[in-house]
Amino acid sequence: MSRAGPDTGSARRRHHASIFSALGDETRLALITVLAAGEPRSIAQLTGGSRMSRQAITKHLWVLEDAGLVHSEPSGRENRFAFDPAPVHELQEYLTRVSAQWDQVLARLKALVEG
Amino acid sequence: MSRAGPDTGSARRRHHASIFSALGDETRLALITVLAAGEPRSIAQLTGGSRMSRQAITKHLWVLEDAGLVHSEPSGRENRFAFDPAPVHELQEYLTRVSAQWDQVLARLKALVEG
DNA sequence: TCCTTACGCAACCCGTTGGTTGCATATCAG
DNA sequence: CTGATATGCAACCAACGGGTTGCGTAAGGA
Repeated sequence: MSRAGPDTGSARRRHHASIFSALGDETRLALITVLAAGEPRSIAQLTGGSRMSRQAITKHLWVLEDAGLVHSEPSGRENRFAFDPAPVHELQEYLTRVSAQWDQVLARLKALVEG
Repeated sequence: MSRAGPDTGSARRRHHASIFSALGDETRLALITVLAAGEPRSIAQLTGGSRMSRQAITKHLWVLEDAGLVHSEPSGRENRFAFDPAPVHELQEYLTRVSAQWDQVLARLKALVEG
């Protein structure tokens, strides 16, 4: 699960697809929603209220962390996770760009039809 | 691959997660980019230039169609696929809402610290 | 110190996915 | 009509993903 290297190139290129697929899971989407709405939370806290095992939640958090949507701050014996908004803004911009392209296409077609 | 029912509830609720995961694949992301930037294209057209088999591309297009990001218009012996912008706007709004929540959190924390 | 809590690691299970190939069918061109 | 083109369908396969369980260990509290 890529728990390996310290991610040397800290400002490495992040693929949009990986961020999308990180959000493409109901559980992770719920986790993001919780973390974006509240303060940093420990794994145990995030597991409570879920019917899933702690390990399952932990794996999801790692996926979110690998996607850069979240970061962890170890504190004593617990590990608190906090939301990281940068990739979200990036996605927002990407989606804006895509729909803008589509608007241009529509405009071209309209101009073509109206001759 | 859910090629079954005529999707009775045509305006059915679509989960964000499914749209995200539809975009969470490099190939599908590329297809969306092409379709959002140009006119509707047939499967053969979309397959040309790719090293993948036609069937692979076809399956990806069906996934995109199930997610509502694309729709197909059969025309003669070919099947043209066109971009569908609605879900993209929906995602945009969702991301905006999430980051807005986070901004509120930051504001609360700031107020708390500055007492 | 002793017990409990919060983790990380590893192995394992099984359904889903991404991809391929082969074949049948409908449409278009000559 | 005949051949080529554009698809759809089905079977099959390897790899990945989401989940679970068991175990070892570090940090806190009584």
